[in-house]
Amino acid sequence: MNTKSKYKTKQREVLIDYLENIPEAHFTASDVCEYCKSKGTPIGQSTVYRQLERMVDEGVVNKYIIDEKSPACFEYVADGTHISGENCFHCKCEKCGKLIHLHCDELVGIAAHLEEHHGFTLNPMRTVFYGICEECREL
Amino acid sequence: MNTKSKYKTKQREVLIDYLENIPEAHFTASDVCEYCKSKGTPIGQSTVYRQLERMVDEGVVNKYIIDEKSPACFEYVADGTHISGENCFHCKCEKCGKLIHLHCDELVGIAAHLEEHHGFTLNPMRTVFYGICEECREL
DNA sequence: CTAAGTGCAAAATGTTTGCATACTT
DNA sequence: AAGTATGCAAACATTTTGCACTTAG
Repeated sequence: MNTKSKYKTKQREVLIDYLENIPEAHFTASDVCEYCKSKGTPIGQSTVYRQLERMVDEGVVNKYIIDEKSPACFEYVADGTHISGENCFHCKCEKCGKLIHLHCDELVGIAAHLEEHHGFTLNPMRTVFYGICEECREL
Repeated sequence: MNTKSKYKTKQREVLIDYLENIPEAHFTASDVCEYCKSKGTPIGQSTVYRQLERMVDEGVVNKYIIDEKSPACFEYVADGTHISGENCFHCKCEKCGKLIHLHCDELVGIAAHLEEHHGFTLNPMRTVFYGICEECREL
């Protein structure tokens, strides 16, 4: 879909700098904009979106849709570590917004089930389980 | 949030007529508009959205967010009889965009598993499995 | 008559796109 | 020089909202 990046621009550099300084956390496109501006290297949002989209294609970044009216949530996955791990799943708490990483072999079974019984090849990278996390449930 | 409907308008009637004629199916706001227009009783989209929102509050209709760029998906759940209760899941094909509506008890097990082993209360209403559907896989 | 519902068009919002300009190699 | 990337502003698409008008009770 998207060509890989070929040029090393300062915009992409600040973006990567951002990603590496807040690993594992989720962020929005405008978070990136603000950070870059505060770093003295402002980036237009089109560029942010374009770079992020490309990184999603490259598997370096994940994109989650929290709800229709909120901005999309991105997440940096250091060096494609998550891609190779087939037993990695994500749970997003609808209340506190926390993103939980699960490495659970049992969940791998659902992929197999969907495949065998429903002819559906699950993409665990893209799939997010929504619900309420332990902490929020107790409130 | 929203008061229950008090007046019986012809717009609401056509809408209900629509719902009862395509139960179990997913539909969008504009689907409703088209149907009503074709029935000779066109409804403005604001009204459709307002009525649907109310019905969601009333629990007569479910609303799903499939992805950020597609219109929201609604589903009629015949009065109290929650067809789409716990064993209803959705799969979205990343290739053709088709939404597959699954009623699978086996999948209910994952909710239980998440609950017991990970303290996570799954919201099946919100969760969408992404992947490739049978037809697209064969291409 | 009053409260509720409707419809239009305009607003809101996050994301995408067209295009001229600037930068990388 | 040639191919990419950027930035702005305009375009998009869906949903919401303001407001005057209509309708149900």
